[in-house]
Amino acid sequence: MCQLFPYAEAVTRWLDPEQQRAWRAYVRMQGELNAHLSRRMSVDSDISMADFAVLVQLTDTPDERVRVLELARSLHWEKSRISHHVARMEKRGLVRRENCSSDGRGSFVVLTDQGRSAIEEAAPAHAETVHELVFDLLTDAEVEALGSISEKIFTRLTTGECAAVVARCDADDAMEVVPEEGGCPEA
Amino acid sequence: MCQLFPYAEAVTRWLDPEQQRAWRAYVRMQGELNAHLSRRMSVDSDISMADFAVLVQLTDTPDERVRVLELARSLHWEKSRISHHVARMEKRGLVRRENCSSDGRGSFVVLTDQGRSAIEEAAPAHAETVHELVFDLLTDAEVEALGSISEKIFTRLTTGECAAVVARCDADDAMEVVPEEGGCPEA
DNA sequence: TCGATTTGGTTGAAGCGTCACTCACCCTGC
DNA sequence: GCAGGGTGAGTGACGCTTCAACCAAATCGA
Repeated sequence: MCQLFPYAEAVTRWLDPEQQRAWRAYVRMQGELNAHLSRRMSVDSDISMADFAVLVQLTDTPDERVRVLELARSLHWEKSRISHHVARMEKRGLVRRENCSSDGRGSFVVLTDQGRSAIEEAAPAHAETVHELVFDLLTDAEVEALGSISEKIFTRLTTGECAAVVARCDADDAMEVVPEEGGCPEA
Repeated sequence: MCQLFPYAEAVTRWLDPEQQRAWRAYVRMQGELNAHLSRRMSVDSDISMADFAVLVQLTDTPDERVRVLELARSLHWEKSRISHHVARMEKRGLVRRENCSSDGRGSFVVLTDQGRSAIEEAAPAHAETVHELVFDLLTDAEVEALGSISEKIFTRLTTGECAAVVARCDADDAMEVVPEEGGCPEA
């Protein structure tokens, strides 16, 4: 019923040359950019991109404390990842756990002074890095294009049948929150 | 000489609102897209994105064998990563190592039959996924924009002082080779 | 009210990536 | 020749991520 070529999908939709070019460029760029951002972050400060993401969430909250699951949802992380990561950050003194009085199962992640000074030290350098590696190179039109392309794809990935594919904490309200990277943490 | 605020860099260049929007969108999209691609790849076939990348390199070579360091360079991976990864792939029968007769230090990674059928099975589904998640959503102009934006950033990252920051195998001729992802592995 | 299910969160094991180190081999100058 | 340095490759340890299993508190249904 299905020989080796062609495959089950009667006809395979390969990428055409322009798509190939764009896709290869994107894949390489994205890998490289991630590597550079992580490297710069851990050179300039003493935290990782993941630490930074968690700390941003905390500093964005008025009383600098967030429920674990809420953290998972806004970062689009699995809850076990949050749990492990917070455990490691706690060991390094960047955050602290606290029980939730209104829900016996729940717990809060709370920013410590050390955590606050860590992100205050890291954020400006990170913003500068993002400028150097990305925005200094792009025209206004390209920035706009990057944003709208990314939004299109992101929306596709987080709505409809796609959303269910990934076993993360169902990121219900995802589009709302998530200030995430690159933002000035306060002020 | 340097108070806590402002930092050493006299004035921090934060991102302006449009940049913020674009950057957050990009970061979220990229994370989500990676997750979905990996997931789909390991659901549809029995290999990971990393396996796929290695196998593509091998199938792109006439005699389906590549020197380890060459593999590292074209994938922009650290050589220890290649070494570990090839060891795991070898354990699963996807590739095989062979000594290099002309250089006693060197060794080849060779595609096995099992490896070839693994990528032949995976490639069409992967191409289809890339269409579904990316290209079906974009106009021709956006595809072009994605490509040129990515190329600009990638070039920035792999030339000049930036290139040295990352401790990969100095990807000298990087821009040449690297057929990488999404390509139809043969034919 | 009591059992069943859902929800918030943790844990342990296993795969992956990086770092620092090592080893073997090659090449050059002397 | 051979000492020194460079290069191709592997290794072990450690941190990160995922997966599956688990636990306890909360909620739902009858």
